[in-house]
Amino acid sequence: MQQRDIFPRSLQYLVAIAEYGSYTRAAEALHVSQPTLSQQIKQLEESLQSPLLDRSGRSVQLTNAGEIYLRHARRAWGELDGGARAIHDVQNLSRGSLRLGWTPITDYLTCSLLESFNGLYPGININTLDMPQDDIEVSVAESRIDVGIVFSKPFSSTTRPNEIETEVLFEEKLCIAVGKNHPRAKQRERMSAQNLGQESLALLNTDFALRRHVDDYCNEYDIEPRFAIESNSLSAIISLIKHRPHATILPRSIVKQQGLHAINLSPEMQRKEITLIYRKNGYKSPATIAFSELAHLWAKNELQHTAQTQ
Amino acid sequence: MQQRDIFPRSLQYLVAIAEYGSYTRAAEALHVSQPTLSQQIKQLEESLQSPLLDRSGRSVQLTNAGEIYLRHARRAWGELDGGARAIHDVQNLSRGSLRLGWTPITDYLTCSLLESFNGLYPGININTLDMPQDDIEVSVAESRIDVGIVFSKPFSSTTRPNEIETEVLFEEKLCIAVGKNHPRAKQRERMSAQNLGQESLALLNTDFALRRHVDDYCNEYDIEPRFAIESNSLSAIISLIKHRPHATILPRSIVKQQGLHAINLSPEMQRKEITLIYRKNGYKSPATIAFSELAHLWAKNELQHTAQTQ
DNA sequence: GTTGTTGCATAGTCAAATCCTATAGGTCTG
DNA sequence: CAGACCTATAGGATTTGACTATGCAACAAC
Repeated sequence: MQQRDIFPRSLQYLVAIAEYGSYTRAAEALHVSQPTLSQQIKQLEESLQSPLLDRSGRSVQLTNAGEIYLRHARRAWGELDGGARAIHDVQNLSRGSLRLGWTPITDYLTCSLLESFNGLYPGININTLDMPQDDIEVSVAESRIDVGIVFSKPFSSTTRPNEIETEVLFEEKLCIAVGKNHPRAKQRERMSAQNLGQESLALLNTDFALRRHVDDYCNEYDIEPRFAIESNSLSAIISLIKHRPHATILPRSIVKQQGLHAINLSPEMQRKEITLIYRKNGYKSPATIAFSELAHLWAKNELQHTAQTQ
Repeated sequence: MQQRDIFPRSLQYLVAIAEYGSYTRAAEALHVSQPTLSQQIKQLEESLQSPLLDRSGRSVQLTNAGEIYLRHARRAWGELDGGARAIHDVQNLSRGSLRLGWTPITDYLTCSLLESFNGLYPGININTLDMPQDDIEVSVAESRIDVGIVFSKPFSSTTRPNEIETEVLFEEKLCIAVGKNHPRAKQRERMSAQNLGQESLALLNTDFALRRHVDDYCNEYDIEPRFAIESNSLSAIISLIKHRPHATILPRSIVKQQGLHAINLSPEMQRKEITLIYRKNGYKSPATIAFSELAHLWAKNELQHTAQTQ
C-alpha cells in the first residue's frame, strides 16, 4: 500500500488505464479525476517521446510502444514492491545478515550461542571473523562488523573509550589447564604463581589480550614463564595440551568443555568478562538486536549451568 | 536522460548516496542541495517504515534493510530504463508487431510484399489472419488488426464508409483460369459470358467478395454458373484447377504466377483494386506506417513488372 | 578540554508540479 | 441529427520539492 506512493503516479495510471481500457473507468478506480490521467499520460508520453495509448477508438488501447513499455513498468513496480516486502523480512528476521567478530577464546566460549541463533533465525546470514580483540574493537568502531564478542576488561587501551558500547554477558575465571597425561592431571589443590614459572606453557601469541593478561600476571609476581608453543590458533594449543605435557591458561568453562584438567592459581588471576561490543550510537540492525537479546538469555542459562558443575 | 525524470527522485538519491557514502558528496554530484537529500531519504524511510541509511558514523552506510532495498531499486530503475530503450527500438522498427488481415486472394497477390517487409524489418513480429473481406473490415474498425489488404471496390456495403480509410495499391483484371490439361488450355481469344455458363467452376464460397462479384456478373448477364467446387481455401481451388478440367476466376497476376492459362472474358469483369485499409483516424504504429510505405513502393514495382509481361 | 571543521538535520520560504472543477471538442448510438 | 459518452484543455487551489540559513553532533587538532 505504501509502495503505491513510491512508484511513479504516471506509471500507476498507465497500468490502470491499460487494465480498464478507459481513462474514465481508471480514474474512478484510482479515486482521481479523469483530467489528471489525461495530463499525466500526456507528460509520460512526452518524456518517452512516443505515444503509449491509442485514444482514437471507442475503447482506449495500448499502442505498440505502450504495450512494450507497460511490461517494463509492471516489472519495475514488482521490483519495488518486492523490495518493500524484503525490508519487512529483514525486520521479521526472516532475512538479513550479521557480521560478528570474536577472538579464539570467545569463539570457543560462545559457539553454542551462535548455533542457537542460527537455529532460531535460519534466514540470517552469519559472517564470523576470528581476530585479536584490538582488531575487533577497531572493526566495530568502523562499522565493518555489527557486534564483537570479547574477553577482557571492558576497555582496551588502544581504543578511545566512547567509540564503543559494551554489554557484559558473564564473568569467567582463568585457570591452568593440563591434559589427562600431564604430571599434574590429578592435582586438586591450587598452584602457586611460582610453580607456574616451572611449567612448560602453550599460549596464544602476544597479539591476543589473554596472552598479554598472562604476561602482566607473570610480571606482577616476578615469574619468567617458559613458552613451549606460541600460536594464534587456540584449537592447535588445545590439541597440543591434550597430548603433550604442556600447560596453558584458559577460562574455566573451556577447560571443562574440552575435557581437560583445571588447576586453580593462587593468587587467582583477575577475572575477565565475556562482553558484547557495539559501535557507540551506531545503527543496530534487527539481526544485531536479536543477537544481543539472545546472547543475554543464553548467558543467563550458561551461568546456571556453570554454577551447577563448578 | 529522460528516464531520470520518470524514476522516482527519492530512489535516485538513495542510489547516489549509497554510491558516494555521503549526503554532501551525492548532493554535489546530483546538483541539488544537501537538505533535499535529507528530506527525501527521510520520506522514503517513512514510506518503507524502516531506516535505510546509517548516518551515525563518519561515512554514511546502508543498513541491512537499505542494502536489500537498494538492490530492488536498482533493478526497477534498470527496467524503466530498458523500457525507454525498447520504445526507441519500436520507433527504429527493430522491434514491434504488425497484425495484418487479408483474404485468400490478397494473400496470393501480396505475399511477396510480406516477404520483403520481413526481410527489411526482421525484428517485427508479423501476425497475419486470412479471412473474408467483411471480417477484415470489422477487425480493422475495431482495431483488432493494424491493416487489411482487400481486393474489391473501395467500400463494402456492410461497413459504414467513414470508419475506414483506404489506400489503393494497384488495379487487377479478373480473368478465367484453367489448368494446362483443360480443353481451353490453348485458347487465346476472349470467352463470352454465355460460354462461362458452360464451364464447370471451382470458386471461393459466398463469404468472399470475389465470389459475390462473380455472382453479380452472372446475374447481370443472366448466366446460371455450374459450380463443381466451393471452398474457402484458394490453395485448394488452385491445386484442383491444375489437375482437373475445371475453371475458376482469378486476378490475372495470380493466374500467371501459378502457371495457369488465362482467358479474358467478354465483356470484361469490373476491375478491382488491391487496397490497404486502416481504421479511420486510428493510431498507426511505426510498423504499420513502414508497412504502408513499403506496400506503395512494392506496388509500383509490381505494376512495372506486370506491364512488361502482360 | 577546548576549538575548529565537517556533515547531516531542521525550519522557513518559494517555485513548480499535481490535482481539482468546469467546459470544450470528439466519437459513437439511436 | 440529437443525446450520451469519453477524452482534452483551461484555470485555479493544493501539495510537493528544492533552496537558504541555521542548528547540532561527531571528529580532529591543539
